[in-house]
Amino acid sequence: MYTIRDIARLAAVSVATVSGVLNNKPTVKPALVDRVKKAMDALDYHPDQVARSLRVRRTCTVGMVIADVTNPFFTDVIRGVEKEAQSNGYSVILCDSNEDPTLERNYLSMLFSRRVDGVLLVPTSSTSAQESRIHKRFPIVLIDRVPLGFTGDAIMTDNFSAAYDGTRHLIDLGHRQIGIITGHLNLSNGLDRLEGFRKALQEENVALPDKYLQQGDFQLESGYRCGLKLMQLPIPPTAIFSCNNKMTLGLMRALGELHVHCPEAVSILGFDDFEWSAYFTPRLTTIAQPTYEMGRQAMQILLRKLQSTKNDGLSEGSRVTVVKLKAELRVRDSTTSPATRRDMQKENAAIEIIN
Amino acid sequence: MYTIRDIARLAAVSVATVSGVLNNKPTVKPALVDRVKKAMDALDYHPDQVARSLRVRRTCTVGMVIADVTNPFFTDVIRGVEKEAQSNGYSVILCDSNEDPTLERNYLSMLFSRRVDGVLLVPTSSTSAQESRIHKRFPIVLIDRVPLGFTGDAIMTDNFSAAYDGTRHLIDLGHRQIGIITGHLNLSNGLDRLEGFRKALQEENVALPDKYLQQGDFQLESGYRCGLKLMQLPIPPTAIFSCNNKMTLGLMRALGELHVHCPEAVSILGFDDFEWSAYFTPRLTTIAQPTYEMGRQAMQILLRKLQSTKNDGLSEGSRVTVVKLKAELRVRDSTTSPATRRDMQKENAAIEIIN
DNA sequence: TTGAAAGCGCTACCAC
DNA sequence: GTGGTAGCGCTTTCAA
Repeated sequence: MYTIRDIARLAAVSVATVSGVLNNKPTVKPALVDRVKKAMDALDYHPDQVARSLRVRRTCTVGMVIADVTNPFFTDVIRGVEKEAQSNGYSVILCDSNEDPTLERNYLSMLFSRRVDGVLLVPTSSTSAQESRIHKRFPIVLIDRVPLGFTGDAIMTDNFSAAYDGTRHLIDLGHRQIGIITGHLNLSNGLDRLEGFRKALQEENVALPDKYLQQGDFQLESGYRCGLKLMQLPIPPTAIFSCNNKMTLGLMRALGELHVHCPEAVSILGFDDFEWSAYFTPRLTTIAQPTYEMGRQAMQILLRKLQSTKNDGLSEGSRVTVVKLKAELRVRDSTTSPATRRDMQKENAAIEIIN
Repeated sequence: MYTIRDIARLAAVSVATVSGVLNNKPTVKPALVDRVKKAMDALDYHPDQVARSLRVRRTCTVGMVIADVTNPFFTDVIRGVEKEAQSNGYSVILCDSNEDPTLERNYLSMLFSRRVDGVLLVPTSSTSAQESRIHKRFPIVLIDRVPLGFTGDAIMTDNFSAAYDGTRHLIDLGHRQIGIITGHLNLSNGLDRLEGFRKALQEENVALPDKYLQQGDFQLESGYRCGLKLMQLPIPPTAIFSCNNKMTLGLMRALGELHVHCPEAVSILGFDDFEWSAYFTPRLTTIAQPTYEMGRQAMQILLRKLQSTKNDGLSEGSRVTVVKLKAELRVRDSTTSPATRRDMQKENAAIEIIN
């Protein structure tokens, strides 16, 4: 492992000069630059970033704490973050909190010890992102969701509008009995989607019976459970709005087990699009979040904060950035008008008997 | 930002003592340990890992360079890696090479500069993992695949056996016209799967017409293209083995467009299982790789190397570890006997009856 | 324009 | 047991 002194010796200059060419200081004579670069090549020299970090008090590393690496929603976000980081000379340390507040807290401590310049965080429901102590450590940008009452930098989908638009789509198709499987309601994404849904219903005076509102937790299992409950009601809904991808999957399983056909017997609208959505039968109608873009912009916001923080320490005074990105409704085959479904139901019943 | 000196001053001890309690040196008197810990709590002190790293010449960080964060196969691997790293006090810097050898090379340089202790790498087809210079930098463990002729530490699925078993399943169902959509053949995973497929065919004297072998590149688009080609043949295969998840998706799209039904018209066997496999219609028969386990063990192998390397520098002498994990065939609904679909084909029907 | 030297926060050696 | 201190590889001031 060679050091800057080895290069200096080989190039017959001082360490300061080597450092100068490493940092593209324009004051170094071209002839020396050449000699130094040759020496570096000869020894396959790569300057030690950790020594550099210690000296300049900056690691060019950010931490990213997410809730589930396995969820395609987050992996798209990661890709956006990683791309943007990479092209700005930053590295990202990936941490998977698995929705566990304790793990989240531990990761945040670890990242602090590692002196990351900033953190991107998908907060768990009882997140430490609400403690002022955490914000004293490093700049933080929240992604996807914020705890209720949180004030700080964040980027997310405009969940209210997205849910509103999706629900309007169901209403416009003629549905009046619409069920919803919600997420956690103490996090903005869960709550805002429910509120957008409610708003659309109220505007058209569509009632929302208690039983049509099933509270899930964004996990597959809860989608399954809520799906069973909804479809086993005396009067099941003619359409269901499922508030994230995993729950939609659970819901589909429930439908399968109950032999309830979609969209003939019930229309399904899912939040979150993913690569495979178009390969389900029926092809899923979804609300697509701009995931990659969310990751990219999250990193940009953080970079901007780092820039402005550079000299003044953690500048409490800087303005808070909150970005809400528009989602896109992708209408495919899992939503249809409820009128057509009654006829189909009869057909299916007949077929069922024949079988 | 407090330093070890602040703690020393507050606890009225020397920095050496503080360092002692930080590193659980048993020689420090309990009374002092207490005082020091109190001081740390009071100041929310977290020791600076970058200073520590510089001193001990170890960062407790590993780099992970993968080909596509967006592919569920890799995200499961990541989760295994991250979990194992976390519980051993290691952090992982995530890099997405996007299957680009140049990016891979850049990431490897960057990781070297950051003085990561080791690297987990999913190599691109013309990977720098074959250059001895790279191996001089840090220990590397390859994941999922190795370039042809590579000798070094690696962990992957036993692709040959897995493909062999899967193909046997198709043959046992009565298929004699079996197509394959392969991956890159200059990487072990692509080649081994083809070879396992071939072996099973040869054992039963099943011919493999040239046209039944379509070479893809593990991307969705190639699965689509190859699928179209296969099913538009004068005599299309009665079963297709698709060598990874993305290509299977492309294949499904091709079938949809051609209005070819699965499994009635053609059986599909896909390599790679994923959470949604059971939600397709039909439910996909797949070969499931032990992804999480692969990540976990990859990290374990690397940790073991780090352990043995600790003192002796990069010990060229240490033995090479190559692990091949067993895959699991998950038979669902996309594969079925060809007899049921072609009543007119007497040969197959006869075979079916004999079976 | 170049070089000598101090010092970032920590560990580890050595003296007490 | 505890403390003083050199030094990890780099940047940056200051003097030449």
